[in-house]
Amino acid sequence: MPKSLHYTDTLNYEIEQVARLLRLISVRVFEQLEIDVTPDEYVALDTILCNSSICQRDLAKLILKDRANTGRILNSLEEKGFITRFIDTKNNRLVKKMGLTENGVRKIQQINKKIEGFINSSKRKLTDEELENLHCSLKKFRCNLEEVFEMNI
Amino acid sequence: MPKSLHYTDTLNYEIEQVARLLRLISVRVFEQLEIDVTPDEYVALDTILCNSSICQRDLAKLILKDRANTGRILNSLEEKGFITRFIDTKNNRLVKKMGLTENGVRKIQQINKKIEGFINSSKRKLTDEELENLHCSLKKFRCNLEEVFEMNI
DNA sequence: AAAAATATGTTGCATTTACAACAATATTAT
DNA sequence: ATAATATTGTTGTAAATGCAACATATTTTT
Repeated sequence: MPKSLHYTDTLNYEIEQVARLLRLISVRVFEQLEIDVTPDEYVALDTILCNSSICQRDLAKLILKDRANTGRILNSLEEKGFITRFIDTKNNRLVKKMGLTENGVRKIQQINKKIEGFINSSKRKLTDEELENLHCSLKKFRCNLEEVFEMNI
Repeated sequence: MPKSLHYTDTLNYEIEQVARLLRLISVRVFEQLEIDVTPDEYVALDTILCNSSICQRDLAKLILKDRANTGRILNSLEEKGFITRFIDTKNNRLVKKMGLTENGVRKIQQINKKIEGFINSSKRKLTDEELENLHCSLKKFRCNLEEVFEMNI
């Protein structure tokens, strides 16, 4: 097994580049399919869907944005009518929580249907087993990183 | 095998999040170790090192930035004295090429030494075989994406 | 009870980034 | 030859982003 001497041969490089490609492609796919939310907004919507009564800060942790940007994403989703926000308490503290509107739920389903083809085609070259292992290894890798990294959120 | 219903359970999500973490951590590590180039500049330096007499556009393709930002990264590296730039030709066209200065070469070696510990510790939870498979699968995945995606560079 | 610390969300800002437009030059088509 | 197209690099710009600072409110410490 040859030792990687250059950054372009490293795992970190490959992860970075795949992610950058994914991001660029996502933006384009969302535009071409005329999806009127950004990929980030979609992620937020979907994360709210499967984490009901979550507050902004906890959402920020899940979507790995800081509090400021999470707030701004939610502003946009609220303006577009896909979520509503309300004050609630968590550990006796006032927090802002949010819920999907009917339009929001419909929007997620609509997007899921629209991007299904793209998601599947992007996995063409990998077997189910490879995909499973890839996913699993990435989780371990992330777990490792999170131990080193104190999130400022 | 359960079908992923939510974005936060998907491979794409995991890749995005790992990459975001890596980027955030890289910036901090570079600051803490008092490395006076940015992670992106380091990537450019290292890529120039193993691709001598490359022109800006080809470098841009390798580091997956657009031409504009590649030019700006090179401006910074030139100001800092780690590279020199010169006009050359490629296919009878005038192009800007670049080479590392002695300081640039020393800087790469210095950085490699400084970040070695971090790189190794980030892989603690994975076996060599897992790392190998992870790297290999990501390459396939990227290959797939690049077929769908026409780079505007 | 007062002070310090913590949690949560917002605002401001400097940096990064991707894209579009442009300039200059070379190649290809007509 | 002339026009159209392609290649390469730079400049301008709007959007995204991460961080620091701030405002509030609550908890913990003294």
